[in-house]
Amino acid sequence: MARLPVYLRALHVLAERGVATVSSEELAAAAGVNSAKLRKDLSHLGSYGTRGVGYEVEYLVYQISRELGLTQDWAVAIVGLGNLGRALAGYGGFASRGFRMAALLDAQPGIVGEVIADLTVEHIDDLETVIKDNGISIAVLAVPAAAAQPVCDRVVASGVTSILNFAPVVLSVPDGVDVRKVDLSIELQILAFHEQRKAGGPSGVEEEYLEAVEGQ
Amino acid sequence: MARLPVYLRALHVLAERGVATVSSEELAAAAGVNSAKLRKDLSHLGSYGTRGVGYEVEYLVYQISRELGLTQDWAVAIVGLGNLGRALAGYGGFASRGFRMAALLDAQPGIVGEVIADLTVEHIDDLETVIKDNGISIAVLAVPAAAAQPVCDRVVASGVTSILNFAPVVLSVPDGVDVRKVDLSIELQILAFHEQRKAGGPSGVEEEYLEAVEGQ
DNA sequence: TCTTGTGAATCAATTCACAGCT
DNA sequence: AGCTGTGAATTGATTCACAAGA
Repeated sequence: MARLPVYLRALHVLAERGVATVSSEELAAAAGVNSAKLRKDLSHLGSYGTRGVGYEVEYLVYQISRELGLTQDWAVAIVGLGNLGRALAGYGGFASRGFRMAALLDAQPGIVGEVIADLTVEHIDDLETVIKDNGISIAVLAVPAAAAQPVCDRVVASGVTSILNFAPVVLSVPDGVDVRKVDLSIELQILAFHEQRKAGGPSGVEEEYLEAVEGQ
Repeated sequence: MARLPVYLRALHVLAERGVATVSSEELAAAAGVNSAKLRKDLSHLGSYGTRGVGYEVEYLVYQISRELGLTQDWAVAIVGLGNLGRALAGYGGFASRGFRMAALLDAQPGIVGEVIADLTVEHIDDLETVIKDNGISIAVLAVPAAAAQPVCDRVVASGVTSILNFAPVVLSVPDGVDVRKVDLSIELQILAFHEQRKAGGPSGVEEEYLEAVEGQ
């Protein structure tokens, strides 16, 4: 379930504050969801609460971490070290529990060999070897749109089965490979849509299109 | 609808290739969705297809753009110019149709005054003035977790009603303000979850927790 | 008494399947 | 003949509301 990481974060905050026990109501508020939904989500992992009391924070942190697979260590590679790739390599959240930045790959001669966040950027020609040697199972693609599908094919052929894609392309992958997509301009477009709604919606007249076409 | 931007992107690709007309089946495949879903989504904006033929690419691009509010110009501010903020400022997709990077804001003396992507970074103390003077309606928050809620409150008080949040925090905002969240470590955690599923799921034994607790 | 865990009810999204138009 | 637009059917997610347990 895609909400477990949000609960986990809220629980970490509570744990840091020294809170030992939390009710579904409180945790739901912290995570920004309905309390019935939260209870249903948690009950799906097993019965880890105590009626009349709530959930023990530490224990729940462990159970959710285990469910998410964060009690083991995942080796991650970033492919593409432009602005975005660099930001990702330096991003603290990645290095946090459960993930290990294991390799950086790029195609540009000027970038290969550079040291970023304690790792030397390797040439993408060596992609297959690097992925196998480092036991990498998750690849982050921060490459240009045109390169995304070919690079994707290569990482999949090398054994990667989970991909986080920042390129604005719909990747096609074989069954059994998971792709998650983060598309910054799509996020902005969705905001623009809501923004426009607030302002009264599209004007809805045909002339506008004709004008726009004329104007070219 | 959150899928319109994806259709729009696919249509732009088709338009560049000189394709004049497309069927729901083809467009759905390009966007990675079911064709009935695509038709329902599009019919929701009006009746822009021709039975027996398909959709006219150019016309559909225009209609979706209008629906999304991309026929007008949105002024965007980025708050926080660490690694991620810089990557966003330089990201081409933002500057594309419909969006104008209008201001950059940060709190650190070393960063304020720097020129990034043709804009001078301004001090966050001037946030209210900068937002009002530039008519900014969308703010991108790339600040540390602890700063996110206070900054959010200030941009909202200044009139911003759409926020793209990269900080790992659940923001609370008044009704009428839209927040979209991009959380890189949550994306990785979701991938780890699926990755673990493929590997056989969590081992499900109590001892593991006890060991983990002992080990501290 | 307080809070979980969960059947039942509701609400929304997806898919099917085909009538109707070109 | 081919493809859209859309009722109807299905599937899934969310919420309600309360019985059962601490």
